[in-house]
Amino acid sequence: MAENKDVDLIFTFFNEMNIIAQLSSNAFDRTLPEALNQSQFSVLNWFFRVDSVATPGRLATAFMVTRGAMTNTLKKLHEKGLVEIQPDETSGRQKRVTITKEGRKVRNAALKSASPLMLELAEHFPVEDLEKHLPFLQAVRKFLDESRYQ
Amino acid sequence: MAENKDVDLIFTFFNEMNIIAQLSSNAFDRTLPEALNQSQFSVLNWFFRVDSVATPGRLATAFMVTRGAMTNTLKKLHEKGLVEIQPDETSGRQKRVTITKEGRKVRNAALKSASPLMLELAEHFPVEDLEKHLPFLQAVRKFLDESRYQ
DNA sequence: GCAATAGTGTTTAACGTTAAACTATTAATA
DNA sequence: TATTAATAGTTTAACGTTAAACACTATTGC
Repeated sequence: MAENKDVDLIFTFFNEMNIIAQLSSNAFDRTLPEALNQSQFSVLNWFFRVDSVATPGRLATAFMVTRGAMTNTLKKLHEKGLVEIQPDETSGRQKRVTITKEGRKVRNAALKSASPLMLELAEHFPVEDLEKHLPFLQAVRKFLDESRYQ
Repeated sequence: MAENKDVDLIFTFFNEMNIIAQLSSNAFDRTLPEALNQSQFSVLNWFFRVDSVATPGRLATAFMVTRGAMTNTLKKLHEKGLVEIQPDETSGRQKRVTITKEGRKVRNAALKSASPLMLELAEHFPVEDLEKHLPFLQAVRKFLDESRYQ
């Protein structure tokens, strides 16, 4: 049976996560060029990390946002010419999203402008430390992901 | 000098934080009673954890939101009779915020309805594990807090 | 084949947030 | 003491998000 202090500890733990997420997001946001917010960067980056083509729904799932939110993000990216959105020839209800040449350029530039932050973080938190704690974090994430509370 | 893979690891680490923060916030949100969102609960809980009286500005700082956001949160809590907001007799530009009896009740009820989630988490993630990783997280938080990137 | 069901993407209203402009009050300083 | 600065809280517009309603397309089961 969990004690009161255990519950306190869990609160503290997740609170710490929340604060770190908020601070690091803000920090990263500030490094991004004017015309790009974090959601938009993440989508551009996805095309480097994961696949060269996507549907809006797949991206929404990947980033755990509603399809409506992804519609909005993709519209912004498309207006700036950073992604291409085409009808899918094999399915009338899906669309086919790809990154453009300009999109690749902008993503690379964004990564570059974020590198001072990355370097500073890498200096203060050695790879070994991160590697030590990462598995536990991934386990927590996995549990939340799979639990009925997700 | 940080390598490319180091930067990747940092990305992964903070990404994991973000996802955990998002999932755990959503999970906790779902346990809250209709009439209370997470910001509002956090303010009520603050009066149990930290102090029995506050100014709006102190709360805004504590939760790292703008004063405008805190104005909004306190307005909602006040409309529901969960906090009292009075002029400060010693300073005309500050206000004095306290939790009401009803506010205490609602906070306790919210905590109670969240306890199944807490218990389940406590079962899956033993206290010792959390205690093992917490100091590192706190160090990361402290760095972000103090760095110019905050 | 047809109707019912499920899946995909968009639109809308509502919400909480930020940044900036604003009002009012207090503190600093010349 | 009068003027200027800084501080506290509120208001406003804009933004990104969610949830729900919607339109369209594909699949399933009879």
